[in-house]
Amino acid sequence: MMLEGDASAAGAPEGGLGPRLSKGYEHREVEARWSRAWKEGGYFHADATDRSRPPFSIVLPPPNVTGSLHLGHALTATIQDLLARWKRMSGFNTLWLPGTDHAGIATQMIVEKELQRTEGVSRHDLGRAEFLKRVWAWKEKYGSRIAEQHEALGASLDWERERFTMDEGLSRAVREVFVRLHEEGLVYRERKLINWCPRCRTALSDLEVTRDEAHQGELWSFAYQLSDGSGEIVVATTRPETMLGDTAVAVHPEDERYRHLVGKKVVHPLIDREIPIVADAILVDPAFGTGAVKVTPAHDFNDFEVGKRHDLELLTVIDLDGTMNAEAGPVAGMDRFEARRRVKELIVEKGLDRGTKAHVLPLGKCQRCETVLEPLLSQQWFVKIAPLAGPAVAAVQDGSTRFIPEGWTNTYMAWMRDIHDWCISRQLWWGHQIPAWYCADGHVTVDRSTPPACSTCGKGGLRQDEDVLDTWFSSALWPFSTMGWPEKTDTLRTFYPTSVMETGHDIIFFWVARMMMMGLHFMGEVPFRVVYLHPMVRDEKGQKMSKTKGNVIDPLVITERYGADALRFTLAALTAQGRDLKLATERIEGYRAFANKLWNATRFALMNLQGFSVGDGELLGPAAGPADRWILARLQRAVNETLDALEGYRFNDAAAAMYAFVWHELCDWYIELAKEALYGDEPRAKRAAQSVLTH
RNA sequence: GGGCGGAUAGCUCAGCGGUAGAGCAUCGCCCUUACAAGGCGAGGGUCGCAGGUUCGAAACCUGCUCCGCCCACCA
Repeated sequence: MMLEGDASAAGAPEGGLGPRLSKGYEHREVEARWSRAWKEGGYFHADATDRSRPPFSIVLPPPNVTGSLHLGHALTATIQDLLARWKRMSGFNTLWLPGTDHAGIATQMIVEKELQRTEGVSRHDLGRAEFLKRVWAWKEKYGSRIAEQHEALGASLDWERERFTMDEGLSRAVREVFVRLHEEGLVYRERKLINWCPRCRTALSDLEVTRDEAHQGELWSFAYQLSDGSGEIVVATTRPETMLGDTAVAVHPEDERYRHLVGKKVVHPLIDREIPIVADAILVDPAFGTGAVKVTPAHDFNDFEVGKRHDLELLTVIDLDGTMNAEAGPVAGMDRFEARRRVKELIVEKGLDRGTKAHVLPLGKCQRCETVLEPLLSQQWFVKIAPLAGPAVAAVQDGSTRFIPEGWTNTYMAWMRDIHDWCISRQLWWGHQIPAWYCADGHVTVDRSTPPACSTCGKGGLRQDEDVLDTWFSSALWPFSTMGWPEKTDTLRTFYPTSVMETGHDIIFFWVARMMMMGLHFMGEVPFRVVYLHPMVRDEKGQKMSKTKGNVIDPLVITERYGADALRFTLAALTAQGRDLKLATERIEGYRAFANKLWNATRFALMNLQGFSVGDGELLGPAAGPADRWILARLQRAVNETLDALEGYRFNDAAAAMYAFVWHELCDWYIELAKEALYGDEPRAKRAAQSVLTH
């Protein structure tokens, strides 16, 4: 870790007393000095043309430009820095590439909020071009903080290669990928049911939906009268407001209660419309509710499928802003939740209420703003994912990419095998605008740069698609887009595939899986050999840190108080495989003491090296005593243990091995024993001890 | 409904088949020339519960109880 460099270089004795070390380890002064020295020296720049040494490469998972680093980032930086320094010192041509992510929706929302607060204007007031100018300005202002924070953490990144997901090169890579996938039929545009956030006003992918189990809802039973007057059928629903969009009632084909009704029609309770009763074995569970289900193909994913099977009409009754539209008859114009209450009242008034019971229903919420999502029919861009997932599964199966801890392999496999098409368009302004243009006749032209005319009809006056791509679309290209793709660069030749992808297990699907698919598809080779998934950093109570909970710890507050070494050593020491990490400040204090201990051991050594020069001391000369031999043997053992642990990604074991050696063997025993020789009259014994200390 | 992880000293955690460990906290004694962010020493655990395998189990197997997480279209 940083200390090794500090100690040796701070006092390299050239036949005399080195610079005097302070009595205690002053982390603020020392860490700042070294950070500066590293930067000025440019020691961490990787030479892509150097093929004489084996390569080792890591791309830093790009933090969002939206803000400052949290402890998860500190852990990432610590582990990656540890790997990078270890490999660099072991003779590898090492690249550790930094960068940041534009984080589409998150950044846009922050800037919008900021504009509202400071200038009282919305993005629509400013217009797209002006708004984007503001976001860029914001990015310039805050994006650099990420780099400063990494420097404060002692990260040995190659800053000359820093990238941003929306810089020119990466934007070009994004367009290239989009166009190629479109040419291959793997990107398509279609009107279908998607997850819509009425507050963010954008479509989302399945992954951006969080399930809220705790929601206490109610299951209502409503009677639908048969149009021939022969009775009624009772359906159960948790979402009464969508009944305005009902285009069928479904029952199970084997259900004796309803079999005779299949094919008949019912009168819609609130609107002058007749809808059919259909039999559907997939949708309907006869044991649930009443065994009869209302079908709303335009507002429910299951119902959408039923609609396809039975060729039902798609009737949209909820608008993009979450209010009921004109089709919604008696509740038109109402907010969807208000409409729910009103529908119930109307049903009761008409005497069609057949009971209510409490029911826990899972709610799909927007990951970003917690708003209850609405499944809506919408025209969006999608990635056809199955053809990409196949090779990504195979590559893990055959060991081309290995997960550590390996338990995550199953998680990855399970998701990949049951993967759905990826909705990639977002109704935002901040991001990569989709490279698709439309002519007046509605033909689509997809191209790398603005086309002069429609590729179908040749008309000019094209208008570019206003939507942008999902942030993760560009992230998926990160391992090769940052290295210059689609150009064939030396960097790609030397450093792709990367050696290790080190990130949190919470983004296996969002990021790791997608990098696998894109890497394999466009580079013909996995993006990384190993995926090391680090644990989540939680607070001392074991809760996930989040801004809303207010329990986020700023790593810089810790480095300021205890030092980056203490924080880094703590994080490494607590990073055991397969277990989340609860950060207790007592541990950090303990490792700060360790940093101090190591500092003072070094100080002791320097104070006792007068008159001794490195060159002329032969290790373990004739005067070497048992203590000298012992400590060197122990050192060797500690080094081996540490290296073994690092090879196996057991960072806690590596930390423990170093800690035990330095404190309990070197300091507690050897230094105490060596005092006898150092302070004694026997010069040869003294020399022996001195040579051991320099070692 | 599936899947995964955890339950070991007051606290945070290692250990994962061979006499219970670390750090912090607690208590006692030491401010003698590397370090009081220190030294020496002490106390403290029937290793979640119940069975089983074994000469031997905290560790392996089975079941259970609590926590936590992920995935899933039960209206």
